[in-house]
Amino acid sequence: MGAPFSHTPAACRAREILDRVGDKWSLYVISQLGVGTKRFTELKREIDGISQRMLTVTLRELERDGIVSRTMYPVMPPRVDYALTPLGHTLVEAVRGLVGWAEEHLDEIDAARTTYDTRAEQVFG
Amino acid sequence: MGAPFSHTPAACRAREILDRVGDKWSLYVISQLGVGTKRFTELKREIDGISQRMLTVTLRELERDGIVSRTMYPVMPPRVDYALTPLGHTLVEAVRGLVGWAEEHLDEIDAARTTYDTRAEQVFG
DNA sequence: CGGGATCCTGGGCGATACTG
DNA sequence: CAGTATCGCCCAGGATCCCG
Repeated sequence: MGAPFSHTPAACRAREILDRVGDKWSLYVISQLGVGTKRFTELKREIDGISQRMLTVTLRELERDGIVSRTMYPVMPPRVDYALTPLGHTLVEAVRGLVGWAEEHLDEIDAARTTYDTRAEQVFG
Repeated sequence: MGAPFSHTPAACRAREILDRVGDKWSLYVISQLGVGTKRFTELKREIDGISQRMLTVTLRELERDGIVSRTMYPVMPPRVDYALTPLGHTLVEAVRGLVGWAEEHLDEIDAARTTYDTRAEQVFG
Protein backbone atom coordinates (compact mmCIF):
# COMPACT_ATOMS: atom_id res chain seq x y z
CA MET A 1 0.00 0.00 0.00
CA GLY A 2 1.03 3.61 -0.21
CA ALA A 3 2.48 3.30 -3.66
CA PRO A 4 -0.40 3.25 -6.17
CA PHE A 5 1.03 0.91 -8.72
CA SER A 6 4.59 0.86 -7.39
CA HIS A 7 5.00 3.99 -9.49
CA THR A 8 7.71 4.08 -12.09
CA PRO A 9 8.16 0.50 -13.33
CA ALA A 10 4.47 -0.37 -13.28
CA ALA A 11 3.52 2.98 -14.73
CA CYS A 12 5.79 2.15 -17.66
CA ARG A 13 4.02 -1.15 -18.23
CA ALA A 14 0.72 0.63 -18.09
CA ARG A 15 1.92 3.15 -20.63
CA GLU A 16 2.91 0.37 -22.99
CA ILE A 17 -0.63 -0.90 -23.19
CA LEU A 18 -1.98 2.63 -23.29
CA ASP A 19 0.17 3.12 -26.36
CA ARG A 20 -1.47 0.10 -27.93
CA VAL A 21 -5.03 0.79 -26.87
CA GLY A 22 -4.95 4.54 -26.36
CA ASP A 23 -4.68 5.61 -29.97
CA LYS A 24 -7.62 7.08 -31.79
CA TRP A 25 -9.25 3.91 -33.14
CA SER A 26 -8.01 0.71 -31.48
CA LEU A 27 -10.60 0.70 -28.74
CA TYR A 28 -13.46 1.11 -31.20
CA VAL A 29 -12.17 -1.77 -33.30
CA ILE A 30 -11.66 -3.98 -30.26
CA SER A 31 -15.08 -3.05 -29.00
CA GLN A 32 -16.76 -3.98 -32.27
CA LEU A 33 -14.88 -7.24 -32.55
CA GLY A 34 -15.93 -8.01 -28.98
CA VAL A 35 -19.42 -8.39 -30.41
CA GLY A 36 -18.22 -11.07 -32.80
CA THR A 37 -16.33 -11.81 -36.00
CA LYS A 38 -16.59 -9.06 -38.57
CA ARG A 39 -15.51 -8.32 -42.12
CA PHE A 40 -13.52 -5.26 -43.17
CA THR A 41 -16.39 -3.33 -44.68
CA GLU A 42 -18.62 -4.23 -41.80
CA LEU A 43 -16.16 -2.66 -39.36
CA LYS A 44 -15.76 0.35 -41.60
CA ARG A 45 -19.50 0.86 -41.69
CA GLU A 46 -19.96 0.47 -37.94
CA ILE A 47 -17.07 2.60 -36.76
CA ASP A 48 -18.20 6.10 -37.52
CA GLY A 49 -15.64 8.39 -39.10
CA ILE A 50 -12.81 5.92 -39.59
CA SER A 51 -10.99 5.99 -42.92
CA GLN A 52 -10.13 2.78 -44.75
CA ARG A 53 -6.51 3.62 -44.26
CA MET A 54 -6.77 3.93 -40.48
CA LEU A 55 -8.90 0.81 -40.24
CA THR A 56 -6.24 -1.13 -42.11
CA VAL A 57 -3.41 0.34 -40.06
CA THR A 58 -5.20 -0.29 -36.77
CA LEU A 59 -6.12 -3.86 -37.67
CA ARG A 60 -2.54 -4.63 -38.75
CA GLU A 61 -1.22 -3.28 -35.47
CA LEU A 62 -3.68 -5.25 -33.41
CA GLU A 63 -2.95 -8.35 -35.46
CA ARG A 64 0.74 -7.89 -34.90
CA ASP A 65 0.15 -7.61 -31.16
CA GLY A 66 -1.78 -10.87 -31.16
CA ILE A 67 -4.99 -9.13 -30.13
CA VAL A 68 -6.87 -9.63 -33.39
CA SER A 69 -6.83 -12.59 -35.77
CA ARG A 70 -7.19 -12.26 -39.51
CA THR A 71 -8.67 -14.96 -41.73
CA MET A 72 -8.43 -14.60 -45.49
CA TYR A 73 -10.54 -16.54 -47.96
CA PRO A 74 -8.99 -16.83 -51.43
CA VAL A 75 -12.15 -16.03 -53.34
CA MET A 76 -13.33 -13.38 -55.72
CA PRO A 77 -14.28 -10.90 -54.51
CA PRO A 78 -11.94 -11.21 -51.52
CA ARG A 79 -13.30 -12.00 -48.08
CA VAL A 80 -11.43 -11.35 -44.85
CA ASP A 81 -12.72 -12.04 -41.37
CA TYR A 82 -11.44 -10.34 -38.25
CA ALA A 83 -11.96 -11.59 -34.70
CA LEU A 84 -10.56 -11.13 -31.23
CA THR A 85 -7.99 -13.68 -30.12
CA PRO A 86 -8.18 -15.13 -26.59
CA LEU A 87 -5.61 -12.50 -25.64
CA GLY A 88 -7.87 -9.86 -27.14
CA HIS A 89 -10.74 -11.04 -24.99
CA THR A 90 -8.70 -10.74 -21.81
CA LEU A 91 -7.89 -7.20 -22.86
CA VAL A 92 -11.56 -6.40 -23.21
CA GLU A 93 -12.03 -7.63 -19.67
CA ALA A 94 -9.23 -5.40 -18.42
CA VAL A 95 -10.63 -2.36 -20.21
CA ARG A 96 -14.06 -3.01 -18.75
CA GLY A 97 -12.72 -1.71 -15.44
CA LEU A 98 -11.86 1.61 -16.99
CA VAL A 99 -15.22 1.80 -18.71
CA GLY A 100 -16.90 1.23 -15.38
CA TRP A 101 -14.89 4.00 -13.85
CA ALA A 102 -15.75 6.27 -16.76
CA GLU A 103 -19.48 5.64 -16.42
CA GLU A 104 -19.28 6.21 -12.69
CA HIS A 105 -17.17 9.37 -12.60
CA LEU A 106 -17.43 11.16 -15.92
CA ASP A 107 -20.10 13.45 -14.53
CA GLU A 108 -17.78 14.48 -11.72
CA ILE A 109 -15.11 15.31 -14.25
CA ASP A 110 -17.49 17.37 -16.33
CA ALA A 111 -18.60 19.20 -13.21
CA ALA A 112 -15.00 19.83 -12.18
CA ARG A 113 -14.27 21.22 -15.63
CA THR A 114 -17.21 23.56 -15.52
CA THR A 115 -16.19 24.78 -12.08
CA TYR A 116 -12.61 25.28 -13.19
CA ASP A 117 -13.57 27.11 -16.37
CA THR A 118 -16.08 29.31 -14.59
CA ARG A 119 -13.48 30.29 -12.03
CA ALA A 120 -11.01 31.18 -14.75
CA GLU A 121 -13.70 33.24 -16.44
CA GLN A 122 -14.29 35.23 -13.26
CA VAL A 123 -10.61 35.89 -12.64
CA PHE A 124 -10.01 37.19 -16.14
CA GLY A 125 -12.42 39.20 -18.25
CA MET B 1 -23.54 -10.61 -22.67
CA GLY B 2 -21.92 -10.98 -26.02
CA ALA B 3 -21.31 -7.29 -26.33
CA PRO B 4 -18.00 -6.48 -24.63
CA PHE B 5 -18.80 -3.08 -23.28
CA SER B 6 -22.07 -2.60 -25.17
CA HIS B 7 -19.81 -1.38 -27.97
CA THR B 8 -20.44 2.07 -29.31
CA PRO B 9 -21.73 4.18 -26.41
CA ALA B 10 -19.50 2.60 -23.78
CA ALA B 11 -16.51 2.61 -26.10
CA CYS B 12 -17.01 6.36 -26.38
CA ARG B 13 -16.98 6.74 -22.61
CA ALA B 14 -13.84 4.66 -22.48
CA ARG B 15 -12.22 6.84 -25.11
CA GLU B 16 -13.04 9.93 -23.09
CA ILE B 17 -11.00 8.72 -20.15
CA LEU B 18 -8.33 7.38 -22.47
CA ASP B 19 -8.05 10.89 -23.82
CA ARG B 20 -7.49 12.13 -20.28
CA VAL B 21 -5.20 9.40 -19.05
CA GLY B 22 -3.78 8.06 -22.30
CA ASP B 23 -1.61 11.01 -23.23
CA LYS B 24 2.12 10.84 -22.89
CA TRP B 25 2.55 12.03 -19.29
CA SER B 26 -0.68 11.96 -17.27
CA LEU B 27 -0.23 8.44 -16.02
CA TYR B 28 3.29 9.14 -14.79
CA VAL B 29 2.12 12.23 -12.94
CA ILE B 30 -0.84 10.39 -11.42
CA SER B 31 1.41 7.53 -10.49
CA GLN B 32 3.89 9.77 -8.70
CA LEU B 33 1.16 11.67 -6.89
CA GLY B 34 -0.27 8.34 -5.81
CA VAL B 35 2.80 8.05 -3.61
CA GLY B 36 1.92 11.29 -1.88
CA THR B 37 1.88 15.07 -2.12
CA LYS B 38 4.68 16.49 -4.25
CA ARG B 39 6.06 19.83 -5.30
CA PHE B 40 6.54 20.89 -8.91
CA THR B 41 10.30 20.43 -9.02
CA GLU B 42 10.02 17.15 -7.18
CA LEU B 43 7.72 15.80 -9.89
CA LYS B 44 9.95 17.18 -12.60
CA ARG B 45 12.95 15.43 -11.08
CA GLU B 46 11.15 12.09 -10.64
CA ILE B 47 9.45 11.88 -14.03
CA ASP B 48 12.27 11.18 -16.40
CA GLY B 49 12.29 13.14 -19.63
CA ILE B 50 9.35 15.45 -18.97
CA SER B 51 9.80 19.10 -19.86
CA GLN B 52 8.63 21.81 -17.47
CA ARG B 53 6.15 22.85 -20.10
CA MET B 54 4.52 19.44 -20.35
CA LEU B 55 4.52 19.01 -16.60
CA THR B 56 2.68 22.31 -16.25
CA VAL B 57 0.24 21.49 -19.03
CA THR B 58 -0.46 18.01 -17.69
CA LEU B 59 -0.96 19.23 -14.13
CA ARG B 60 -3.34 21.96 -15.30
CA GLU B 61 -5.38 19.45 -17.26
CA LEU B 62 -5.58 17.03 -14.36
CA GLU B 63 -6.46 19.88 -12.01
CA ARG B 64 -9.20 20.98 -14.37
CA ASP B 65 -10.59 17.45 -14.42
CA GLY B 66 -10.68 17.37 -10.62
CA ILE B 67 -8.11 14.59 -10.48
CA VAL B 68 -5.29 16.64 -8.97
CA SER B 69 -5.44 19.41 -6.38
CA ARG B 70 -3.11 22.37 -6.36
CA THR B 71 -2.13 24.25 -3.22
CA MET B 72 -0.21 27.49 -3.52
CA TYR B 73 1.69 29.10 -0.66
CA PRO B 74 2.25 32.86 -1.11
CA VAL B 75 5.87 32.86 -0.04
CA MET B 76 9.19 33.72 -1.64
CA PRO B 77 10.38 31.64 -3.31
CA PRO B 78 6.99 30.23 -4.35
CA ARG B 79 5.86 26.85 -3.08
CA VAL B 80 3.13 24.79 -4.74
CA ASP B 81 1.96 21.37 -3.61
CA TYR B 82 0.18 18.88 -5.83
CA ALA B 83 -1.83 15.92 -4.61
CA LEU B 84 -4.43 13.47 -5.84
CA THR B 85 -8.03 14.31 -5.03
CA PRO B 86 -10.38 11.56 -3.83
CA LEU B 87 -11.53 11.27 -7.45
CA GLY B 88 -7.91 10.88 -8.47
CA HIS B 89 -7.47 8.02 -6.05
CA THR B 90 -10.45 6.15 -7.48
CA LEU B 91 -8.86 6.58 -10.89
CA VAL B 92 -5.66 4.99 -9.65
CA GLU B 93 -7.70 2.02 -8.53
CA ALA B 94 -9.32 1.71 -11.95
CA VAL B 95 -5.99 1.90 -13.73
CA ARG B 96 -4.59 -0.81 -11.49
CA GLY B 97 -6.61 -3.33 -13.51
CA LEU B 98 -4.87 -2.31 -16.71
CA VAL B 99 -1.51 -2.47 -15.00
CA GLY B 100 -2.27 -5.99 -13.87
CA TRP B 101 -3.22 -6.96 -17.40
CA ALA B 102 -0.03 -5.40 -18.69
CA GLU B 103 2.16 -7.31 -16.27
CA GLU B 104 0.35 -10.51 -17.09
CA HIS B 105 0.23 -10.31 -20.88
CA LEU B 106 2.95 -8.00 -22.12
CA ASP B 107 5.23 -10.96 -22.78
CA GLU B 108 2.57 -12.52 -24.99
CA ILE B 109 2.34 -9.33 -26.98
CA ASP B 110 6.08 -9.15 -27.43
CA ALA B 111 6.10 -12.77 -28.55
CA ALA B 112 3.26 -12.14 -30.99
CA ARG B 113 5.15 -9.20 -32.43
CA THR B 114 8.29 -11.22 -32.91
CA THR B 115 6.34 -13.98 -34.61
CA TYR B 116 4.54 -11.51 -36.85
CA ASP B 117 7.73 -9.68 -37.82
CA THR B 118 9.61 -12.91 -38.46
CA ARG B 119 6.87 -14.15 -40.74
CA ALA B 120 6.89 -10.89 -42.69
CA GLU B 121 10.63 -11.17 -43.00
CA GLN B 122 10.32 -14.64 -44.52
CA VAL B 123 7.64 -13.65 -47.00
CA PHE B 124 9.57 -10.67 -48.34
CA GLY B 125 13.34 -10.47 -48.77
C1' DC C 1 10.80 28.10 -7.36
C1' DG C 2 7.11 27.60 -10.46
C1' DG C 3 5.75 28.76 -13.92
C1' DG C 4 4.04 31.64 -18.71
C1' DA C 5 4.97 32.90 -23.97
C1' DT C 6 6.91 31.62 -28.33
C1' DC C 7 8.75 29.08 -31.85
C1' DC C 8 9.40 24.84 -34.25
C1' DT C 9 9.32 19.97 -35.66
C1' DG C 10 7.66 14.82 -36.10
C1' DG C 11 4.43 11.99 -37.07
C1' DG C 12 -0.45 10.67 -36.51
C1' DC C 13 -4.09 10.99 -39.23
C1' DG C 14 -7.38 12.30 -43.17
C1' DA C 15 -8.30 12.65 -48.28
C1' DT C 16 -7.78 10.91 -52.50
C1' DA C 17 -6.57 7.82 -56.19
C1' DC C 18 -5.33 3.28 -57.84
C1' DT C 19 -5.30 -2.28 -57.77
C1' DG C 20 -5.98 -7.68 -57.62
C1' DC D 1 -14.19 -6.28 -51.39
C1' DA D 2 -10.19 -5.27 -49.19
C1' DG D 3 -6.80 -3.26 -49.41
C1' DT D 4 -1.92 -0.17 -51.01
C1' DA D 5 0.35 4.28 -52.19
C1' DT D 6 0.96 9.15 -51.94
C1' DC D 7 0.41 13.72 -50.35
C1' DG D 8 -0.27 17.06 -47.05
C1' DC D 9 -2.34 19.07 -42.79
C1' DC D 10 -2.40 19.72 -38.04
C1' DC D 11 -1.08 19.82 -33.42
C1' DA D 12 1.06 17.32 -29.34
C1' DG D 13 4.90 18.11 -27.37
C1' DG D 14 10.18 19.56 -27.06
C1' DA D 15 13.44 23.60 -26.71
C1' DT D 16 14.28 28.02 -25.31
C1' DC D 17 13.76 32.39 -23.06
C1' DC D 18 11.74 35.35 -19.61
C1' DC D 19 9.34 36.76 -15.32
C1' DG D 20 7.34 37.58 -10.21
